[in-house]
Amino acid sequence: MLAVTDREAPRRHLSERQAATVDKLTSAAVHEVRDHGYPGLTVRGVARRAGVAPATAYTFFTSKEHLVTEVFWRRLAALPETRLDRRRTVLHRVEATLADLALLVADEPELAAACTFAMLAPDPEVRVLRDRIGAEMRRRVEDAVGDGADPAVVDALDLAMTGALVRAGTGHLSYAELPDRLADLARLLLGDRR
Amino acid sequence: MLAVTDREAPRRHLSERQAATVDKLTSAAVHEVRDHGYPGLTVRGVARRAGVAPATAYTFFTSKEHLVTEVFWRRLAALPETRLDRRRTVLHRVEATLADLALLVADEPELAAACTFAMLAPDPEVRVLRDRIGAEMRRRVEDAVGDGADPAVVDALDLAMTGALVRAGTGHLSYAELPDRLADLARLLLGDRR
DNA sequence: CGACAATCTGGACACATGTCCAGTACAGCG
DNA sequence: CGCTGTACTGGACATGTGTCCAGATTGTCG
Repeated sequence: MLAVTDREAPRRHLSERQAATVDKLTSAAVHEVRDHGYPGLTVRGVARRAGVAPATAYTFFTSKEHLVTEVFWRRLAALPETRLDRRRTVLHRVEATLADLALLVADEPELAAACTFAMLAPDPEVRVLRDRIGAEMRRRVEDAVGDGADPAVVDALDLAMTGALVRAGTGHLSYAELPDRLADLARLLLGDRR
Repeated sequence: MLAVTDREAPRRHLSERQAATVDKLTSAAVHEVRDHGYPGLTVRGVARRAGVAPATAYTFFTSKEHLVTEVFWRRLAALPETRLDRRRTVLHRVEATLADLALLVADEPELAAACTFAMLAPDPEVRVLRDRIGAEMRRRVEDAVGDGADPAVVDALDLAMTGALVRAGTGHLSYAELPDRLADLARLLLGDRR
């Protein structure tokens, strides 16, 4: 798990004071989405809620997509590493890992939809985060599969995971059924391998 | 394959004249994306290019996302049914189908990225199209797998297909490698089943 | 032809976006 | 304590968004 103390900057290196501002902004964003939905989310609204001038918000985030993507990244970074019991099957570990990832934003559908959309924005800042998020997810899946990993299997799990999150984020699938769906998938891909 | 003569309306039933206007708009949108990229795409710009007043464009499309999603839907609807040779293996048919779907917008990366993003927009009009697109893709996959289809396999292929399109649309994967990636995936899922 | 209905126009509206910059507040240091 | 630099402010700017509607244009049919 990535340490929260990383104080990783959305755009550059941050002082303590700036980090606090960014925290206020990301958490205000979450509340704004909860209250007004994603379409009702505006950078200025978030700034107001965070008690900060709009220009300040734009100092750290280029767009609301960037802001929301940062929220998702923070949640992922804060998600505890899945406990991987090496005595149990690969399948079991993969199931657990995928379920953890799938449920990251499951409790807030509005937020989930927002993240799903925002993360795909054609904005360079968003792209950086998107890549980072993708890499982190893949790392976790690789970890779960373990050393003997068939790269094709990891690729497949990775693609399916992306697909699953998108489907859930757009309402095709409910988050509640995601873990089962992903477990089925993992079973098919991993066969009955140890 | 859905007949082009369906004259299916983006919003309601269209007269011939309106259908012509919509055609002008969708094709203008493609050219605008080509020339100015997705961020440079504006509804008013598209309207200008189509030789139509902005208000007219808004009569048919609620947003640029709606417009771009319609472009994708039209391409999908116009994509000839994959020739499914029943004498060959399921795997072979699935590979061919997935490859066809994957390459829908492959020749224009800007457009592909635009569609990927636009299709996920939290706009009711877009949602309708998204559902339709999802259903059509699934139908094609089901057709390829054939009657003895294990629903879990179809689900898995469907999720992975979504994931693959997203990854390609965001530049994580190149469209060139998509068919191979999907073929690997299909092989894993279908095993060596007939 | 002439009239009616469907369609498109043009421009105004209120609001959001993202950028910019001169000016203010404030923390930390000598 | 006063200086200095960093961080934030407030408001203006140009542009885009989506909606509205009175009026012009077009096609169709009696």
